[in-house]
Amino acid sequence: MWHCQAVTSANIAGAVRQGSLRELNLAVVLGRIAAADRPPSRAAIAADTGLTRATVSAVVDDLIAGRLVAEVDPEPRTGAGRPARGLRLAADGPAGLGLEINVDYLAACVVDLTGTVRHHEVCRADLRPVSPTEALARLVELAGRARAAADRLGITLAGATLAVPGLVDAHGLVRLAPNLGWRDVDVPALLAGHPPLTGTVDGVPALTVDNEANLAALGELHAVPGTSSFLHVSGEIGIGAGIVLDGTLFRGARGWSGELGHVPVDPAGPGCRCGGRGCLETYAGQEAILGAAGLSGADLPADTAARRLADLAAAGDPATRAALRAAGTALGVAVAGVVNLLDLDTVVLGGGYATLARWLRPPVATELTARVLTAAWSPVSVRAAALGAESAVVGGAGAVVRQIVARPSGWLGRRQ
Amino acid sequence: MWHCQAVTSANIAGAVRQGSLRELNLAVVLGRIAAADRPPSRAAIAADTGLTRATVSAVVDDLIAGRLVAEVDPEPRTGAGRPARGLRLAADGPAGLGLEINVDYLAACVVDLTGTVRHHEVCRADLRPVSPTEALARLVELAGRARAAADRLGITLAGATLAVPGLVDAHGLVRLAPNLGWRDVDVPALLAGHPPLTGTVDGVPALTVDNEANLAALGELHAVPGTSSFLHVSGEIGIGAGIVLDGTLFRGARGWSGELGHVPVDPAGPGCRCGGRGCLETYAGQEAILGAAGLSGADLPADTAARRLADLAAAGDPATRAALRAAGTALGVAVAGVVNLLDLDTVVLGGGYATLARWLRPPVATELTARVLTAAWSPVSVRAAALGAESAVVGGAGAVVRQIVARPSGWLGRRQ
DNA sequence: CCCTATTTGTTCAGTGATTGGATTAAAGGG
DNA sequence: CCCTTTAATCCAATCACTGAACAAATAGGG
Repeated sequence: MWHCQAVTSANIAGAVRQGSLRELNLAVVLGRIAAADRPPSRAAIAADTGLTRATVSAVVDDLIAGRLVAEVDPEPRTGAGRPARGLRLAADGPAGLGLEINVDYLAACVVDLTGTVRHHEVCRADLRPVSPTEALARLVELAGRARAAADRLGITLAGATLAVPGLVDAHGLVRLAPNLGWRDVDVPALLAGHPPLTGTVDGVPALTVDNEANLAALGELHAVPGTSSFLHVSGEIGIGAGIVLDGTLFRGARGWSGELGHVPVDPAGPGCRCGGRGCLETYAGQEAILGAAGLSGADLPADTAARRLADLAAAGDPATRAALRAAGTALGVAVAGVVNLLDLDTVVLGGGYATLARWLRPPVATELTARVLTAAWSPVSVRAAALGAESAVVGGAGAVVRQIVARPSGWLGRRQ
Repeated sequence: MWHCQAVTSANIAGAVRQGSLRELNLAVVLGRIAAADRPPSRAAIAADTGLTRATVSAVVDDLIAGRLVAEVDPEPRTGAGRPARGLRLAADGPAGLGLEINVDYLAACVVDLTGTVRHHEVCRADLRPVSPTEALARLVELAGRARAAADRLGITLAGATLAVPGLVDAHGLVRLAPNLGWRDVDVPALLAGHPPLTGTVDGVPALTVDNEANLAALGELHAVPGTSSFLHVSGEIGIGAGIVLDGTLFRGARGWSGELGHVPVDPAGPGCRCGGRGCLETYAGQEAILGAAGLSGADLPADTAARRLADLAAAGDPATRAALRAAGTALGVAVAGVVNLLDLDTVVLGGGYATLARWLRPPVATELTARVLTAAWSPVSVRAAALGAESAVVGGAGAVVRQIVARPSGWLGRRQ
């Protein structure tokens, strides 16, 4: 967990001022506490990091004063010596608010510093016929209830992340969300007037908007310790991918990476709405699978569609099984290219694919074994997303708290 | 957005000791001097970085004492005030030795801190029938001459990088170099006994072995300022790719990224030696192009093959032109997938493709325009490699000096 | 020609954070 | 009960940056 241990200093290429020293060590020590599987002692952190025990004590004092870290009773331990006081992330410290707008549901959740989901609410509704303004109004309601829940739990929300199924630019403008029918929707502007989600708090925007597939990948990274590099494939109506490398989400030059749906699978294949031919989406997108299975699912909500297919496949429907096998093969071909190019060792099937993983996994794995160069001496593992459809909300909320863990000085210096 | 952007720091997860402050500021100041287009003054650096002039002066003194930076006469400047003394990278400081073993040549070059190539030697010979031991023996000769040249020029070699057309692991073991016929060749072990290329100097290995496509991409990054994110496609017998993002080479989870040649282009296409079907290599690899052009080029040295094709195409040979158009289309299809996935804005045609760029560029650009989602509002540029076939050697030598610029403390603390 | 404004680079006391050693705290073992 | 062991803290010393004052070098104006 908490692989995002990169030290994000205030000024990347900028100068390293005197205070940066403490700033960096706060991050280092907090990072160790977060990464440890059992509450470490100050002495253990000192031995681990190479810092002096004196320094670690001073740093930890700051962290405790800022409610980021709490002391726990010493573990029963064998051997002589004064027992250590364990350190762990505080459960009553800052928490993150995750929000999601998708085609057929709205969701909100609160995740605390330890990564625990403290509140979770999903509101099913077909959002396609609804205007962005109306959708965001409903979202604000959900966010209000989440905030009330956080108040009752005695935790403070430090920020919020909104997951959207589309291309988002650096300012929170949703350039294009085809399946929602959104185009150039300026979310921050539409939310002006809803204080908790507006403006900046100590220089950090109160709400960040991000692509759903990216956040889902972060959620998986968070939820499954051990894998720090993987490709998270999110199969909905479109097919998005989140690429995580060494615990860092890879966003591309302009932040629009992950368009796996339009990787060509067969240059002579059927035309795609993107203008190309034979894109993966025309083989393994939701509509393609539904069509091949003999269902005309244009009017089905996305989540329902995946479940319907899973039910039919489980019942042994041959057309559905064939459709899933074909989709899995196409997916495997496309993913094999990515794995060859990026040298990944794990592929996670998420979104709607998580529901269908039982039938998609075999053909995907077959193609990977056949096509990946390094598969012979280091096989590629394929698994379903652990969080399933909740990856994106939880990942968004988790991103907020992980940001704090990565740069605690921002939170500590907040109310000077 | 931009939550988890990686940060380049000397010690990512490590503790920040007291000396790290100076260590980091040495890197910051030297980085500014290296990045500036005209020699900046101490005062300009201070204003730029936010450091005090006093601090910058102290740091610069260290850099000058370590022969990394030199003062130059002030530029003729208008306006009042004491004239500034300009700072630039020292040309007589440490330099990098680049070495390359390829199918039909050996090469060595010396690049100084400023990025200038101070020595360059290419030795053409078909290396396929030669044993690894013999090939490395010849390489040592070349390296010796390069070292002698460096001595004459009064510069010290700080390290060496060897470019190899194959998969290399972290210890310099060449796992597989199919076109050389190498398999599990332990380069450092075979070079034991040749002092300048053996062992470690101050903890840094004297020789690093890396993939040719990776180093070529680094060379291009170095040579063409302005593009910091691109895909460098290196077309030889195999097709390798170097991915550069924000000025950083992307190596993949285990360092074996870039196998573009086995990205599937048509799942029903001809079988490939990798075991898959319809890999890019079977359409745009050198042998495929030669075959389509009606040449049986199995015995042609790689470089010669590209030149022969270029000559025939220039002469108007229709079969060759059609072959190149088909290869370019396949290349465009594969690259479009990569660009969609990683959100890149520049594609560089390198290696043998550099020679053929005039004919490959149009079909590649056509496919990209048709298939890349974001092409409509931000076109992808396609260009030939600036360094052509020398990218890899120069890139390897450049990697050595850039390593010093990125972490000058290693060089400064070398002979304490 | 001299004087002033202006910009550059250096010197020096001051401060913040880490260091290393000594000290106190809290157990277990003989 | 004393000694050993490990944990955490205290304190003087050190290192690097800060801020301000100062010296150096030049252009421009009277």
